[in-house]
Amino acid sequence: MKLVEISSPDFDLEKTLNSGQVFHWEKIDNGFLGAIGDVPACVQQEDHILKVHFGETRKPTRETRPLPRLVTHYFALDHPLAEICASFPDDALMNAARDFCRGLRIIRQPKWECLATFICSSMKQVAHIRQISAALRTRFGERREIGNHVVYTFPHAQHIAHASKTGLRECKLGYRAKNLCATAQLVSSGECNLEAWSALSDAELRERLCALPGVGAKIANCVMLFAYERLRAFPIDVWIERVLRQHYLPRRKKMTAQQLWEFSESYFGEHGGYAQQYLFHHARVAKSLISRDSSESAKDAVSYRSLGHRPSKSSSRVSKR
DNA sequence: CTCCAGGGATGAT
DNA sequence: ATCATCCATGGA
Repeated sequence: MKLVEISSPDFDLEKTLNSGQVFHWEKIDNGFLGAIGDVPACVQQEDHILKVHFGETRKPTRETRPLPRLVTHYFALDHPLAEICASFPDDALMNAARDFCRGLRIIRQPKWECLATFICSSMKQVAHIRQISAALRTRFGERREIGNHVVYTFPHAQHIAHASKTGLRECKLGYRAKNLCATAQLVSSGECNLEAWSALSDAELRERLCALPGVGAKIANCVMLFAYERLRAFPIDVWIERVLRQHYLPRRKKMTAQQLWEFSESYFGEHGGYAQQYLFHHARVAKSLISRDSSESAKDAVSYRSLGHRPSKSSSRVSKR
């Protein structure tokens, strides 16, 4: 078992793994047990040092990077976090979220693993998504040993594409089984080349993702943010929608989902996805600080009009966005 | 436009 | 212990 130690200033492992962007890491005593792609790993953080124990990889492995590079890349330790946080808008809630989420990074997940997991996430809460992820891994993934623990890699698209319906159903997927299977077939057949999509513009990538079964606007934005490094992508789930409507736009009760998204795109800027993740984690974990009663937060709200914005007239064309 | 699907965790009573 | 609520997509 190999051990890698990496300096990780400005990084909070626990917040990063528990902020709803990744669902397979399990807490064990001092660290987290899981896998980076196909490589089993146990990660613990002591102050500014990240200690990663690696289990056996099966040979030949698809992973070619040196192990320290693999860790740095996966946890995005190269993201300029200070600059990213400095680019957030300056308002009371954003500042509170930035302080609360210090060290939280948007990690770089394998594309298929991320896409498949978020297809399974629709209409589910974090605890459920974790169960589904674990079930898919133990049933269809490959078993790996690490120390005296066992982890399972995420099943490749080909494996899911050929899985039986009952097998998938037993993973608690419900109606999502059909979508996951259909998307797995598109991916494994080569009809949809997730790696090649890296070259697409944000708009084109979003369009391609939304064309996949089980992928709508929210999930497409999650995959863009967590697997394609599109740090501007701004997923709007119920938590973020509540934050937007209650805190940022309390006077504009009639805004459509499309208008909320357009506001967020312009207001939160080039690292909007990071801002979203900070607001999301802050809202979920420190929810007592956020009033459920919209009237109380009105004084802190940002005026949409002050940004020089008008509701878009061209917003009537696309349904999946 | 509305309604519905499937289901375990979570929180309220 | 029972009950309501949470959740995003797509099809009727």
